[in-house]
Amino acid sequence: MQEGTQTSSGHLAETRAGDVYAAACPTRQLLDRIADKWTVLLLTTLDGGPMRFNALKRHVEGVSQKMLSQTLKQMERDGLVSRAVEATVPVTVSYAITPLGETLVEALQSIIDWAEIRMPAVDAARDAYDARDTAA
Amino acid sequence: MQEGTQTSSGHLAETRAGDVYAAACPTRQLLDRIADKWTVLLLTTLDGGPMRFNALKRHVEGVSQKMLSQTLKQMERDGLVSRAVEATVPVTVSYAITPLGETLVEALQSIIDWAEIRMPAVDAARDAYDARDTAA
DNA sequence: CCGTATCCCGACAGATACTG
DNA sequence: CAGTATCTGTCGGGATACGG
Repeated sequence: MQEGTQTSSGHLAETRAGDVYAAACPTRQLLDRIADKWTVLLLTTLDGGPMRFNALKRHVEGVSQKMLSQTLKQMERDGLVSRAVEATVPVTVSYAITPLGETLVEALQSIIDWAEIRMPAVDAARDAYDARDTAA
Repeated sequence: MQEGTQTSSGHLAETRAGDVYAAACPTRQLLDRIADKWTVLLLTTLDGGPMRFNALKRHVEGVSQKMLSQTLKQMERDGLVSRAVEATVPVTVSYAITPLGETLVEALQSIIDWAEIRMPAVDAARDAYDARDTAA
């Protein structure tokens, strides 16, 4: 997704804590995080065990080196994954999910389940909507 | 969730069923949807009861007419909200969450809970990371 | 009041090339 | 192998103005 950010406008000055509809609420922050296309994919991948940079790149198809590196760094900063460097001749780096990251995967599971169960309903709704639209 | 996803639908057949890391998995689609900054906010707002266009605009601070209209339309298409037009002289339109939408809010709740409980840990991790970074 | 259409900017993803 | 640097196109999304 594209994150708009109000940059120059600066009209989100007031940050009412506890109000989800204010921009600075923790929920909003988390949403921005998992909104990231790759974070969830990477996290669930690592939930299956540690993996090295290029292995991740191969596993999560479509991710560019840039995004992989960038996302991984962010996730490490957030304490969701850990980075282990092994000083071999060609440097070996592997990433692993942290306990904190695991709790997130667990929480994520409910919406993944939702997707599997309800997506057909969404598809149906979509088809109905489009049919109605076309007919008119 | 490494495997076994994509048991449902069968609607996007040609794209490597069962591979979450392929772009067309329902989970991916859902992620793209809730990745949208406004969908979750709107949905949780409507979970508190039906609301009219401008009321929503006022409630979800920072949303532009364009994004509001656009997001609402998409949500309606997906069957998450319903749109009711009342033919008064100045047209009156109100939006309400659907049963399907409510199931999503419910699923969403677990990550909202996660955010509230774990965000402090994430902040701490972030501070630690930044401190380490600055020190080095 | 409820939108839609248009313009425009800048954030972000992707490709490519280079380094330790 | 594991990244970083840069350059570029795309597109989300805000502001504005107009139609129903």
